[in-house]
Parts: sequence; structure tokens; C-alpha cells
Amino acid sequence: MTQPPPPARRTPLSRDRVLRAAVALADRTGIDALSMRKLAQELGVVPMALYKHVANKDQLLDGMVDFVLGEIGPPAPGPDWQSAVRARILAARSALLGHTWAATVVRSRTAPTPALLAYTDSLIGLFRTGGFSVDLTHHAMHALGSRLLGFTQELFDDSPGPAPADPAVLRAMAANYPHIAELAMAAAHDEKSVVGPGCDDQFEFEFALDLLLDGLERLRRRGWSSVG
Amino acid sequence: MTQPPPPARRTPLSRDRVLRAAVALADRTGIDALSMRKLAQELGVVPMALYKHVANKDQLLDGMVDFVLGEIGPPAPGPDWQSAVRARILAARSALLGHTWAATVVRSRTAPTPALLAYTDSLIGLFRTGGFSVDLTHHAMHALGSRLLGFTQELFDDSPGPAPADPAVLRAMAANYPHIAELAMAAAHDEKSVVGPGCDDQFEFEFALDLLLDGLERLRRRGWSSVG
DNA sequence: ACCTGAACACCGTTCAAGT
DNA sequence: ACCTGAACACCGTTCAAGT
Repeated sequence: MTQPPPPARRTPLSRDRVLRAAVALADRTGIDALSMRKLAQELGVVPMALYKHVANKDQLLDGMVDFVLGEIGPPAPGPDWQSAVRARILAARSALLGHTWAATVVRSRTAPTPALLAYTDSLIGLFRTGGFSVDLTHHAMHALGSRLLGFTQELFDDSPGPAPADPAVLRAMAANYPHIAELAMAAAHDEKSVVGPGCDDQFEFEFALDLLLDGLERLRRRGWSSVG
Repeated sequence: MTQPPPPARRTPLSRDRVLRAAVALADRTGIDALSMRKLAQELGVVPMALYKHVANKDQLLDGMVDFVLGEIGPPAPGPDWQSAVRARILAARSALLGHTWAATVVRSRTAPTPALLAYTDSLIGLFRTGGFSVDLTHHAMHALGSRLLGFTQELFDDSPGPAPADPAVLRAMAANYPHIAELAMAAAHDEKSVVGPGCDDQFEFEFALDLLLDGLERLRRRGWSSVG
């Protein structure tokens, strides 16, 4: 006659709760350690329960991207298109930098999510109201690419390793790659660097961004057109 | 007394043979279908046999990248730094485009491989002999990033799907994302596009590349310095 | 000493059996 | 109708047993 105790159900699962847990888990343990099984365990739930709220893992990752993009906030009006676009891109950058895995996951997506479409649409709007033709806006969007979200793909991770390598190895490096060695030496002694010896990612990002935005402004003023 | 027939050994395994088979398999079946187990099967070998020639799968992928980079060929001298750099980057691009998986795999690598270091070194050399300071060269390399290898990360894949979607969906898209719709309409009707309606990737790549190279040349002429 | 089959510790997802 | 445990079809890699 005694009924079994009701299962100690936590607040019922929802898509939102699944996504929040996934973001938190990825923040804590890294994106490689995020699996459907571990996420289910985290939520005190059997793996298959997740599939009621996300169709599959790809859709989970899409949702996580949208969650982060939601932290960007609305565009702030600027005195001109260039500072408005610049501010918006840097806002996206700081949102993505808040989650170490975010840029990696965005890179792996191919289909746009609603938040990404909305963000893209707002940026196109900034160009158009700033006096860009449809044609030039189109090429500007392609030229900026992932930089619109505040990150870039570097050739390789050039942050200096924890310990300087074996001197013999270093000497061999310098002999084989003299130009790289010259750059590395200069960067290592760079006083202005914020992060100590090595490269200041934020400076490099803004340097490249301004190079592109300045170039685009020059084309706009010139009335550039790809069909001309 | 009858000896067992000698095992019908194919030419013995070597690192080079493993890498060539991996490249061929990835070319044929895509990078997602490339597993250590399938590669071993392709070579008529037990999976563990591969581990004598590559330490693990990461090192296999590194080797594959180096194989593709080896197809770039040596730098050709140009009349000026800008055309020399441009030609070298476009050569890298065409090498990578020969393997659909190459850009994806390069993106996933973090440590540089010998061929990538050699390529990077040669590009730095082109800047330096072209009159760039160490400082400006450093920032130029960061600004170009993966574009040095001839590819960029787009925000999302905007190539038009095979069939135009449900008209109701299209109308909803246009209502929610008016600026994107405007661009998409213009691109779809673009006569000059090489690939039919849609975007001409090669044009977009060169547009952005020239925007950056032109900007860098302007900085070089001005004697720009980050510590100034 | 060398080689390798079986095993380990995972995956994402399907599916049928249970309530 | 709903839920879920077990199973399926894979992974990369370790390791001990066999030659």
C-alpha cells in the first residue's frame, strides 16, 4: 500500500535549462569534455531525456552559440558608421571572450542561428545607413568574416610555452627559421605588451580591424563598385 | 613440414605511405570519415600498426597538413613586396582548395608543423626585404592570420541551398532580417558572379586580401610604428 | 624484441520493451 | 502515450599475451 516515494524530481527540464547547463559545463570543463552523456549526468537525468529538448548534439551547440550571442546587447548609435560598427564588433568580442570555447564552437557551425542572423542583420544595417551601397556592404561583410564576431583564425598559437625550450632546440629553430626568430625575439622584449612577453591579442585584433574599416571607408568615399 | 605461405605483405608501411593514404582517404570520403581504424583497413593493416609511424591521430593530421603545404612550391620573386606576397598567398590558396578538408584541418591545429613554419618564415622574409620593419611585419602577420594560407572563416555558409525554401519561410526571413534579404536578393541577381547566383569566393578573398595589403603598404610608406 | 588481438573507456543515437 | 534502459555502431588508445 505504501506508494514509492515520488522521484526527487528537480525542476523539470526545458530547452533553456539544458542550454544553460551546457554553457556552464563547457565553461567549467572545456568544450572537449562536453558530451550528451556528461550533460545529462550533470542535470541528474538519463541521456535520452535531453533529446526531447534538442534534436541532437549539433542543435545543442547551435543553442549554446545563440546563448552567448544573446549577451551582446543591442547596438548603440555612434556618430558615424565606423565607430558604430567598431563598437558593436568589440562588444561581440568581449561576449565571446567570456566563454573560452565560444569561438571554437562558432567556427564549427555552418548554418546560421536566429541570434547570428539578427546580429548580422544589425551590422548590415549599420553599413547601409552609413552610406554603403548594397554592393560594397556585401563585400565588406565577406571581408570581415568571423572578425564581425570579434575573433580571427591565427596561423598557429604563438603564445610562448611555459618554459623556454632546450637551448639547442632554440638554436636549431633560429637557424632554420631566421625570420621567425627575429620576430619572436622582438616580441619577447616588447615593453608595451599588456600580457608580458608575447603578443597582445586585443591590440592585434584592433589593428587588423581598423586596417579593414579604414580601407572600407576609403572605398565608400571613392564611390567604389565591383561592377564599375 | 609445409611452411605456411608467407603473408601477402604489401609494400611495408612507412610514415610517408601512411600520410599519403590518409590524404587520399580524406579526399575521397571526407575528413569526418577519416578514422585510425578506417585508415588501417585501407592499408590492409591492423589499427595498432599505424602507431609505429604516427604517435596519435593529432600527429597524423599534422602530417596531412604538411603534405598539403608541401604542394605550395617555392616563392617566386616579384617586382615588389605586395605582388610577391599576393602571389604566394594565392598559391597557398590553390593548394589548399585542392583538398576540401585542408582548411578545416588547419583550423583545428594549434601547434605549428615544419612546413607551416617554413612557409611562415618565407612570408616574413618577403615583408622584411620589401622594406617592412620588424614591428610592422609582426602586426601584418597577425592581421592576415589564416588568410596567409589562402582561406578565411566566414560567419556562416551563405551558399544558396539546392532548392529555394518554402515561400512562406522566405517571406518570414525577409520580414525578420530585412537587411540580409536585401543583400541576398542583390547577390542572387548578380550577373558577374562566376559561380552563378551566389557569391564568388575567389573574388571575395582577393577583395579582402587587397584591402589589407593596400592598407599595409600605406602604413609602410608612412613609416608607421606601434610604439610611436 | 616485436607484433597484435582483445579490451578499455568512452561517444551519439536508435529502438524496443516497459509502465 | 510517454519514458528510458539496453543496445548499436562506432571512436582513439592501452596493454598484456603470444610469437
